[in-house]
Amino acid sequence: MNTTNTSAEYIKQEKILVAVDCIIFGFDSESIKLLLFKRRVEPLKGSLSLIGSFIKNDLNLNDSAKLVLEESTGLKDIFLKELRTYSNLDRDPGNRVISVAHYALIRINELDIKNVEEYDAHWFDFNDIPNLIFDHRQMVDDAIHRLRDEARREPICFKLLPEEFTIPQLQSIYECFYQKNLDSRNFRKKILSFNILNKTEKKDKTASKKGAFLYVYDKEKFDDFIAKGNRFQL
Amino acid sequence: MNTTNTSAEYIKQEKILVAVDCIIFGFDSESIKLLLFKRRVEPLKGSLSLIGSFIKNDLNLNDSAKLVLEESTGLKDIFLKELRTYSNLDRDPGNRVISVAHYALIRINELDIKNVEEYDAHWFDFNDIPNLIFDHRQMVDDAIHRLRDEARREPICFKLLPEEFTIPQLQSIYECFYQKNLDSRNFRKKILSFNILNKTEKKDKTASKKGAFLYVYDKEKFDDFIAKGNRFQL
DNA sequence: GCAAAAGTGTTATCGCTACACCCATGT
DNA sequence: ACATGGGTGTAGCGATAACACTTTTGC
Repeated sequence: MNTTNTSAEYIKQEKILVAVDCIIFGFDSESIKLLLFKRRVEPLKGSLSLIGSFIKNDLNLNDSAKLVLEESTGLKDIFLKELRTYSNLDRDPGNRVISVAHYALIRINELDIKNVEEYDAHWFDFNDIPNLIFDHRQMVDDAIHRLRDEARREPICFKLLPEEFTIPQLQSIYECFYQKNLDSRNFRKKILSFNILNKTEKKDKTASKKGAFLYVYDKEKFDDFIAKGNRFQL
Repeated sequence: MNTTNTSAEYIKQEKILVAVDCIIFGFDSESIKLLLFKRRVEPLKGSLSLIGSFIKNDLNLNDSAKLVLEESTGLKDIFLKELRTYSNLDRDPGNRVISVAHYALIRINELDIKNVEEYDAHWFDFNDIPNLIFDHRQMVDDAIHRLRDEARREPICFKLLPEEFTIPQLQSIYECFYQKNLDSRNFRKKILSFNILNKTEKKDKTASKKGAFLYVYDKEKFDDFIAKGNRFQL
């Protein structure tokens, strides 16, 4: 920062409350879901909202968001990215609070159900979001938009699936995002052509009698793919 | 936000200094440039840095950044977007300050030179950035990366050119971003195929004896283009 | 008249789209 | 035996990439 402020003015600056809010996405083989929480403090106790917290004095924003996620889901090492800031003067009816929204992708199957209950958390279809407090609806809309965009050109959908997943499962995430059916031959051909998945010998039979082969995402192969000048694009 | 904090804890939260910093891009027909400022307050007086300021009590982050831009360049209605937050505990040697970086695209030809001098501002080639204070170098790198990405799929390069510009000028911006020469026949064909430019009868003769026709970006046509399901991709 | 940039078309290749049937298995 | 989802190949089309020469004009 470089400014017309003198050093003396440094201390005159008004300090502000800073919070993080997390938009948590999951996928349950039917649809993209969002984890929302029943608020247990006033104001607006009982309303639905994103999970969040004021930032800690000894943590940066990303780590603060990570902490929120760990507490509310019981999960570590979650895919987490900053979305954007929300800083309108009237966004919180009480104090002036600016919030930095983060979005997270979790594997629903790894979610600790005890934590979720303790926090009064519930999954909602991302196409059917209920009313939320403050500007949380805006955050959700922005996050969905961002995610849809990012899924097209970054290999992030794997973060929503178990380590081992089938091609049809993967396809169905993309079908959710794009809201249209994809041709399974073309989809399979495309994703496999990138050479970033390892096929296992195992099959998943939860979705069909025949069973579908399980694959694992290989980050090394992906880095190779990019290093060769290719672009991930679905 | 929704948290384990009780209402009582609301007021116990530590408040924080919040700033905005601006990465200002320009294009001078040779190269992408960055506007950097000689710092006039301690600490690190005399060092180069981005322009920034603490946020105003009565403005949100975006408006605070806009104000910084107006003051330092004399320009209004600048293309301005949030990049991301920077919140490491040790990023400012004095107080704890979090900064929200914004990037801006301006038309160098519209820049008010008086303002620039008053602020001790200088243009630097984006491939040859000098040392900057704090984490400003990181901000610059992140902004360049973002801009390169965004230029590929959003029609933002026009914000770096005069209202009326030539196809070769436009091409040369992309050549800067991608660091490689493009085939002029293919480039022209592609950009014109989008049907988002209006050709004028005027010619620009600053770059050649023959002169090149001037074009104007047409936002309506672009919206049309998108509405028809197309994607801008260069 | 020459140097320097603007402007223009065609061909070959590659990638994408569209499309239909057999396979494996649990019930 | 049948219902259900998994898995495979090809042909046509459209988009991209590679390529060289003519035009205009200031000097």
